[in-house]
Order: sequence, then structure tokens, then C-alpha cells
Amino acid sequence: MLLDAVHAAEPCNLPYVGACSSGRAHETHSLEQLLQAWPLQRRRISAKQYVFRAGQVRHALYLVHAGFFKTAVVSEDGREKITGFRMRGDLLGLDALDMPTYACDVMALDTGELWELPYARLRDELPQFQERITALLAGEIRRDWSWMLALGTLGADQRVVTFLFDLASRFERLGFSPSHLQLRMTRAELGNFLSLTLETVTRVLSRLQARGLIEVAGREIRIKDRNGLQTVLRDSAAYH
Amino acid sequence: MLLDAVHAAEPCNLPYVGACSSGRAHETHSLEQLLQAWPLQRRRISAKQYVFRAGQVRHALYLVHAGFFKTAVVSEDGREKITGFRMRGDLLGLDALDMPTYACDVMALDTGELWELPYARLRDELPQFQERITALLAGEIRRDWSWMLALGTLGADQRVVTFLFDLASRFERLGFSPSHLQLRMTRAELGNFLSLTLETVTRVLSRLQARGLIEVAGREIRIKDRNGLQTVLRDSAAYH
DNA sequence: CGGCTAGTTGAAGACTGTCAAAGCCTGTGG
DNA sequence: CCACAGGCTTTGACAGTCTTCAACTAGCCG
Repeated sequence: MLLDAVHAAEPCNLPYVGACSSGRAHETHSLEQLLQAWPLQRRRISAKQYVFRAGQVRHALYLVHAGFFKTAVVSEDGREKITGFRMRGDLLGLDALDMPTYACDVMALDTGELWELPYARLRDELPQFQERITALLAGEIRRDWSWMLALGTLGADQRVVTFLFDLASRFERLGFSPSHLQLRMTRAELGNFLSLTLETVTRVLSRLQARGLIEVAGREIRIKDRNGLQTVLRDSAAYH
Repeated sequence: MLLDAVHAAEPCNLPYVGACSSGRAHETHSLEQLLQAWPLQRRRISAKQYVFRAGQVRHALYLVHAGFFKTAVVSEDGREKITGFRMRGDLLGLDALDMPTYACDVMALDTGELWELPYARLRDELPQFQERITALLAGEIRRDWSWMLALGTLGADQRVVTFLFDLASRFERLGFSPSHLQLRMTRAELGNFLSLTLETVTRVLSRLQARGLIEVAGREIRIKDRNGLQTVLRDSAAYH
């Protein structure tokens, strides 16, 4: 059913699709197009299952076709850090391209479907594939840096708002409403990603709701005042 | 003169060189070897000069041959975040391989020399080059994730210690003493990278010195008790 | 010498983390 | 069908770490 939500594109697609001029949307569409001729192994996966874990031998590269995933790294002493949330069009396992084993854990947050990419063959037989991979890698680096900037220089409220905007824009690219967000992760996971505690995340959301900027109902969040949220970012953007 | 410090390899090289079994040292040596046959454009640069800045059209990929650099991203509203410190063997500009313009600022922290790599030609004519680039990109992602983990889950003291260990290991790979560190960045830059204020960095260093774990003299730091520092990491490693 | 940058140290305060309790929702089993 | 267990979320009170603000020192160069 959660999967249905992904496929059941909303009628209000047009304005958002038109707005996706830059970035990954185009690239990944091309990627999916490129792969249409290939008979790819598909893998269905359900919530809370691991796609793979750090240290396992690397079998394949996965293209997310449906569902919502989290990637995480874990230290020797058990500290965990979620490095990102992945959705349709994202590639899983890229970070370990040069290694014999995976470098991170990937867990499905709801039911999903993955396409298994035969990296070696695609690289050798599809000329555009290699540069697409390079672009995806470079893009991941820039995105990581962008988050490092946010987490290192913004306060709790601004981190959460930044996250909401980011999620909204990604949803928009996929053809969903950017103002009606259906979160797939727990407060704890969100907090982990933003380097906050789950309580702080909850408090921020409550605070934003109290100001009339958003509407919170569990994992369902509606953005009511986009400009107001922008203000939150500008306002006390200081730190350091 | 600062450059001299880089070239004047210490006599105590042997044990450290022998220890560099894993990771980048091998790769980058290969990279330098690969490039020996090529007539590369060299570019000398002095302290506080920018190699390039975000937004400038991308001319080349640079291989650091000597010197110490910082890479940083800046937000629209002026917040800056240092994403890493680069030294011999590191590549500059990789993160913008798929873009027409650079994505970050790179500033020299002392006198240095860069080798300008003609990416397109190397990619087409040198078969091993492409996969080396891929490996470097993937490695950067893993390193970023590793720092995101550290910054998100460690306290101030542990972040500084982690940084010292990281720096020591990088020095070691280049054939320098891993216990006698010559910092090239200010406390403010170090703090920025670690998401701390410069005062906190200073305080941590003073604290570690008071415990007899290190010896601080401005930017010269000597590691006196490696095990003691390890203990700092384990001790109150908790957060979240 | 004076101005500048970089580093150190102290005191006070803010933001976020910690601990605790209670409410909510879902799925399960009697 | 209802009760209950367990995971997730919310809210409050309090404590702690780190930041902020400020003053002072040290080294460097015109």
C-alpha cells in the first residue's frame, strides 16, 4: 500500500514536472531510459529489510525503482550515522565501486523495488554509462558537502526546515506534491541524519506547527507557509 | 620555507613507509607513476591564494604535488564550511567533474605546487585513468561519511583527537613522522572543519596537553601518548 | 614602535541533550 | 471484539557542553 502511494502519481503533476529543470531528474531519467533495453534483474524488498550491509561482498549496483531507503555507516564502537535517504532514481552501492565489499548499510523503510545493474557489462558496452556514474559520484560528494555545511552551521530549527525543503524538492522532481510530505522515517532516524536527538526533532516540528508554518500529523507533514519557513532559515542563520 | 618542510623528508622515514599498506598511498603513487610519461603543466602557488573558486569555469583537474590546501563550500548567505584539507597525492576539482564550473573554493595554506591534468585526454588515452578517478571519487564519499559520523556523534575532545589521528596517518603515508605534526591551518579553520569554535579547539588542545597526552606549541603538535588519546576516544564516546 | 593577525583563557549564557512520563497507534492474540 | 503489548511520538524539567563575549598575550612586519 505504501508502494501504491509511490505509483499513484497525483493529478497535480504538471506544474512540478515543468519546474524540474536542473539536476538529477534529467540524469536519472536518462539512466532509466538507457536501461530499458537491458533485461535487468529485479528485486523486491519489504520494510526494515537490509538491501546489503557494510562488509558483505559486493554483488551488484542497485537502482532504486520504488520505495524509500536509508544508507548508514557504523563505527567500530557501534555509533551509527545515517548518510542519506534514497528514493527512485538513486543508485545504491556507488560508494564502494572500487572495493570488494560494500561500505555502508542500506535498509528499506517501506516496500520497494530495486533494479540490479551489471556494472562491468554496462561500463564496457554502454559508452554513456561511465560518465553517468562519474556524474552521480560527484553529485553525491556535493550533496554530502552541502549537508556538512548545513549541519555544521545551522541550528536545530534550520536543519529541520532545510530537510523539509530538500525532501519537498526531491518529491517535486518525481512528480509529487512538494507541499504534502509523507515521511517514511522515524523521528530517531531523522534526528540521526540531522545530528539531533529525536526529542529535538519533535520539538522543532511542534514549534513550526505552533507558528502556523507547517501542519504535523505524525509522519504526515504539510507545508503551509513556504515563505515563513524561508524566513526561519534567514533569521537566526548564525552560528560560529 | 614551509615548502622545504615538505620536501625535507625526515631520516626516520623507513618504519612509516613500510607501514603504509592500505588505501590511498598506493593508488596515488600509481597515479603519479602513470603520469610520469606525460608532460604536465605545473603551477606554483603561494599561501592564501585561491587555486580556484566555486562558480569559475572549470579549466583543469589538479594533482597536489606539494603544499597544503583547504577546500570549502559557501552558502548563498555567506556561511562557509571547510570540507577537507588536501595534501600531496590528493586531486582538486574532482567534485565538479560533471559540471562546467567548479563547485568549491580551494585555497593554499602554504606554498605549493600543482600538476594540471588534462582530464579528457587522460581519460581517452589512459585506460587505467578512468577507474582510478572512480576510485578517488568513491573514496572521497566514504571519507566524507566518516567525518559526518564523527562530527555527528562525537564530543569536542574526541573530534580533535580524531583529527589528530587522521592527520598523523596521512603524514605517515607520505613518509613523515606520525607523532610530530606541523599544522598548516589556523584554529579557526580547524574549528570550522570540526564544527567547533576556535576557542573550543584551543581549549581542547590545552586540556589534552594538561593531561600529558600531547605537547602544543602553536601549530606544532607532538603526540606524546597515543594510547592515552585512544582512551579519550573510547571513554565518553557516547552521544545520542 | 604600533598595528595586525593568531592564539589563549575566563565568565556567563544558550541551545540542545538527557531523563522521565504519558499518550498514541498498530498489530496480535485471547 | 476487546485487551494488551510494543514501538513511535510528544511534552516537561533539568543538566551539560559548547558558544558567545571579552580581555589579554605573543609574534610579525611595515
